[in-house]
This record gives sequence, structure tokens and C-alpha cells, in this order.
Amino acid sequence: MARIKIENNSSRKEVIVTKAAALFREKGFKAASMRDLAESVGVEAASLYNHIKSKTELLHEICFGVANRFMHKMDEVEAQSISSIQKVEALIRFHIDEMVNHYEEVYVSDREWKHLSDPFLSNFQNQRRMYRKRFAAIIEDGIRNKEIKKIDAPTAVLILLHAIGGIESWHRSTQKINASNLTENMVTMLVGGLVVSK
Amino acid sequence: MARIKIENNSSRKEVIVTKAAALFREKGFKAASMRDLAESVGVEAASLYNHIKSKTELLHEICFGVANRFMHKMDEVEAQSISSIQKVEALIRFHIDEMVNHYEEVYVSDREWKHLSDPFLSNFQNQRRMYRKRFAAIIEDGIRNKEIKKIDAPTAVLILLHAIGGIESWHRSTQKINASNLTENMVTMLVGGLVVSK
DNA sequence: ATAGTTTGCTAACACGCGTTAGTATATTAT
DNA sequence: ATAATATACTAACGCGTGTTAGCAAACTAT
Repeated sequence: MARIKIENNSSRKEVIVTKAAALFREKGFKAASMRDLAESVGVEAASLYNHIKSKTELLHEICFGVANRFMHKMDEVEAQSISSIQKVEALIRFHIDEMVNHYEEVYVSDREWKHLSDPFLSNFQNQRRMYRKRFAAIIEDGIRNKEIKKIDAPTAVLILLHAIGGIESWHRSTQKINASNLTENMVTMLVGGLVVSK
Repeated sequence: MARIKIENNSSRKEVIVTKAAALFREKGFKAASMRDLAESVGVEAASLYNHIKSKTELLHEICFGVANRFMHKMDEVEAQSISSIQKVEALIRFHIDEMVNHYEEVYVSDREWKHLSDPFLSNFQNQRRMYRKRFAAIIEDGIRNKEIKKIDAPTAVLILLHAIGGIESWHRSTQKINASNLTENMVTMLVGGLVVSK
């Protein structure tokens, strides 16, 4: 009788969530079936329901896991007493790090959150809005201090966040530069686009 | 008896494709049903098949319509005798313009092409790869001419393309700045991130 | 007016989906 | 060893899906 293998004292549910993230990333939430997931876990579809309540719950876990990590980081960065541009850079580096090390979850959270159902959907959207507002506030601080070019802060946030989302393609790319090189390139370009040239 | 309304001597098929793009953008390709589409067109689901071969054909039309426009623009820009940075700027402006004026199609082409089926899938992926290669080549030219910072060109392309894809959120935003302001902000930030500071 | 063509309708199909019920087999605790 | 719990299995459900067949209505051309 097949059994879900666990390691590092992680629960069976966590194993399923991880496999689900990989599958949702590959096929999209709607296109990925519970039978697909079961096969990837090495078990029959019905058996999954001993550990999870529904397919949607898997998406919850993924999306809010990611969202919470980002919110926590934002708290941390805001509390530091460093320049605005340093805060921006810290956030950019965190985003890239997340994208490199928790690729599947971050990707799914980014692209598939639409398929959440209320009240989780609105909750998630609120968290996103809040995060962007706080990010924009940092940039506006930087503009006031003349560290950062006079640009529309919300637009800058969108650009930054989506630019980093582009690592998705890097991740799949065959001829990829290494992660720290990637990070430096991105920081150069993105921060370079913000700072006022001296 | 309901009839698909046409205007500007566009075919009924084109009307369907346009509505499909809006629906696919909103719900995602898999989650959007032919019955949804039929309702949005104002007709019964089966009637659609007098004009189209399959649901997938709709995705073909959308994706390759967009891809062809971009390829055509790339031909045009490459042929011009202007500096590399000007070429980059021209492409960025075109991308933004496309995103603003053909939002639904571009968005769908960007996010839902995975659901194409071979041979269209590989064809589409090839076109994408080619486009990025040609874009990267322009940037590498710029680096050689010392117009552009020494960065990894393929990474820069990823950043640029995805950053522009971020207009998606702008498009839905309530407090949106106008399109030309948006464009100038993006160009400032993205081109500013590339050029060597003097 | 009539014939031909385009377009839409109703009905139905085969299929894959998420999920549940009921039962068997492992693992853990006494 | 025995009881209790956790986990997996088979079978099946109701439902929504893309699509087709066959027929009716509307437009177009003669």
C-alpha cells in the first residue's frame, strides 16, 4: 500500500501542498487535476482528502504562505533606520531571493490567486494592495528626500514587482547566469532606474 | 432570433475572438467556458461553432495576432538607423502602447499561451525566443557602443518585458494616471536603468 | 417569389472533474 | 496482543465541459 513519504518532520499535508505548487505552476490551477496531483504524490486521488479539505484549500495555503512572508519582511524593512533607496534595495533583494528559492509558490501566488474564492479572495487582494501602498510610501519618502527621481510611485512599484516576476523565465532558461549575478544585474538596473544621477 | 452584431465590416468570427480575449483575460483560458463566451456574445454555445473550429482556435488567433504584431515591429525597428538606446526606447514605447490599446489580447497572449497545443505551442515558443534574442542583441550592441551599462542582456530583456506586463495592474487600477504620463514614467525608469550615467 | 446560403436553435453525447461513502490496511498507543 | 487511530483503497456520485447532429429561421441573390 502506497504511503506518502515524509522527511524533516514535515507533515503529509505539507508534502501535498509542495507538490501542488509545482503542479499549479506547470499547468495552472484550473488545468491541474486532483488526479494529476495524486499521481505526483504517489497515491490515489481520494486519499488526498485524508489530509486536505479541498483543492481550493491548497491554493489558500500557497497564496497566504507567500503573502505572509512578504508582509513580515515589509514590517522588518520599515522598522529599519536606513535610507529609502536602501529600503527599496532590501525589498528587491528579498523578492529576488523568494523568487529563486521558493519559485513555485511565489509564481503560483502571483498568477493563480484569481481562483481563490471569497472571503479569501478579498482578503488576499487587500493584503496585496496594502503591500503595494507601503512600498509606494517608501518610494515617495525617497522622492521627498531627493534620493529618488520624481516619478509616479505606484507605477514604479508595479514596474519593480513585475520586473522581478520575470525571473520566472530565467528560472526555466537553459543558459542561466547564476543567482547572485542575476540579483546584481537586477539591482543595478532597477535601482539605477530610480536614483537621481549625480 | 439573436444574431451576432457586426460593425466596421468586421467578421462575426472577429467579434467572437474579441469577446473571447476579454473573457480569457478575466477568468483564464481553462476557467472560461464556451457557454460563458456564448452569453457574452449573446447567442447559444453551439452557435459559435458556425464561425470557429474549436475553443483552442480562439487562443491561436489571439496569441499569433499579438506575436505577429510584435515581430513586425521588431523588423521595423531593426531596420532603422538610430542608436541602440533609441531602439530600446522605441520597443518599450511600442510594448506600452500595445498593452494600453490591445490590453486583453496582449495579456492573454502573455499568460495563457501555455494552453496552446502543438504544433502551435512550439511555434509560439520559438517566436518568443527569437523576439527576445533580437531584443537582447540590440542591448548588446548598446553595451559595445558604451551607450548601455554592462549588464547581462538577456536578463535586461526579461526585466523590461515583464515590467511592461505590469501595466495589467495599472489597467485595473482605480486611480490611474493617464496613458502618456504612464509611458513617460516607465521610459524614465526603465531606460534610466540602462543608460550609463554621464 | 424562389432557391441557396448563412446563421442560430434545441438536444444530446461522451468525458473529466472534485468530492464522498464505505471499507481495508497499516501504524501507534495501551 | 488489542484497541484505536491514521492513512489508503475502490467505487461511484452529480456536475460542467467542449463539441456534434439535425433542424429552423433569416438573410442574399436570382
